[in-house]
Amino acid sequence: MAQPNMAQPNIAEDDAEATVMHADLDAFYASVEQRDDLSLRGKPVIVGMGVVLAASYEARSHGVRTAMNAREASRLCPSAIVVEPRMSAYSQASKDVFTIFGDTTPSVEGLSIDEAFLEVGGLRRSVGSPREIAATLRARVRAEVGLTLSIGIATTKFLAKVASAVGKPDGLLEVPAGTEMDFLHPLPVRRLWGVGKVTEERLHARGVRTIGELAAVDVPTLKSWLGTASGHHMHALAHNLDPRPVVTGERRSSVGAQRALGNRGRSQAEAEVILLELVDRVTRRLRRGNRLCRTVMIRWRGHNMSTHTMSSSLENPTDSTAHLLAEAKLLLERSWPEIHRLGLGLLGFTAANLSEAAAVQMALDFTGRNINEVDTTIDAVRDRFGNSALKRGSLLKHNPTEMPVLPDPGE
DNA sequence: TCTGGGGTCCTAGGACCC
DNA sequence: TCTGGGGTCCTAGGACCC
Repeated sequence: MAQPNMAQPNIAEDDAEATVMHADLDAFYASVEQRDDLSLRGKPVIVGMGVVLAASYEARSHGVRTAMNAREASRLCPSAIVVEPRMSAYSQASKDVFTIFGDTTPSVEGLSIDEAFLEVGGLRRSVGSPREIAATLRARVRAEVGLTLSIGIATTKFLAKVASAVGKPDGLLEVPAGTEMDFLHPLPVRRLWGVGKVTEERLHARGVRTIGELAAVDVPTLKSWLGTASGHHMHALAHNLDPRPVVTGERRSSVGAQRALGNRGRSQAEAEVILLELVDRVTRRLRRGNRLCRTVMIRWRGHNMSTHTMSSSLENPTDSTAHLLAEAKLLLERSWPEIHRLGLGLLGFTAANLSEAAAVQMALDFTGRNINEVDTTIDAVRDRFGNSALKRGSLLKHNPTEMPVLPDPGE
């Protein structure tokens, strides 16, 4: 049994100031529905027909939760109004809100469709304190987009996220520098970003229920419970040690699509048709984003809900539907005996190991030059497109004179 | 109406390289 | 009999997030 240790970690608090903001739209999809349909206001609303994608706070008060299946949800809240999701409306609302974020500070890091980190240090003199900026932001989002926004302000990203969650709904919660541990340590471990059901159970089994109790466990012990990386990570977070800055302009590292298929049997031919649709959706997005992929992965779920993946890497990055479909079909074929045994309840396709098409093209432009220049090329490409523009182990390992020509993106 | 759709990061073993 | 030691990449699976 871990005993709480009240000793505070030795962190420099003199120059620390709470300038990281985490902004999070409340019950996002459900709120957009209530905004657009007056008859839904003040009523329990569930978005999603098969599974709950979002629930209004009125529905949540009956115990309805995200990811719950629809039958369970309507049992808990029979009066709930169930609506079909309107993704384009949500994506427009998200854009509108992110525009306001961008007006506020250049340092915006989007986390998902409905939340972002904003760094507002350095704006004190010209605009105001973080708390003032947050109040303005909330008022603008309410007036201009018609949605409520909760904001947490703290010295680190992690703590700002915890603060916005604690402040919800429609809240503004600042954790002033120096008071972090007072705020954090009484909270249950589940509040930590990265502690889900499994980790929570593991910690509970060891008698650790609050973040303060977790903070008192030494690192080697924590590592033995949770693994090396998680052990370190959780120890750091419990002491509010989170050096990650707010970063802008990060590109996602994989793109995927999937479809649930229900419980009836599917032939391999049917599965291939579904695969074509998935690959097509993904490659369109790749081309629109000017990205190439080197690793393809299929994911499937059996009727017993077990999930499986199979992946393979191509010689050269591509966004070609034909090439990626051919590779995906091979994976499907290799998996088929197992799929046949367990049934096919869901099929997904993911393109990973993404590169910037322009960066790959720039590297290819050196085809035929002296191989000694390749290093210089890589440096130049990285300077221009950033570190992750070209994946290690991609075509630059090959002799440039043997590099194939990229497929025509306009096929 | 049995169970969505999109992601991230980590682990661990094996292949392979120098 | 000895069978290093460090590194990257690939692949499959799992926990977690919204």
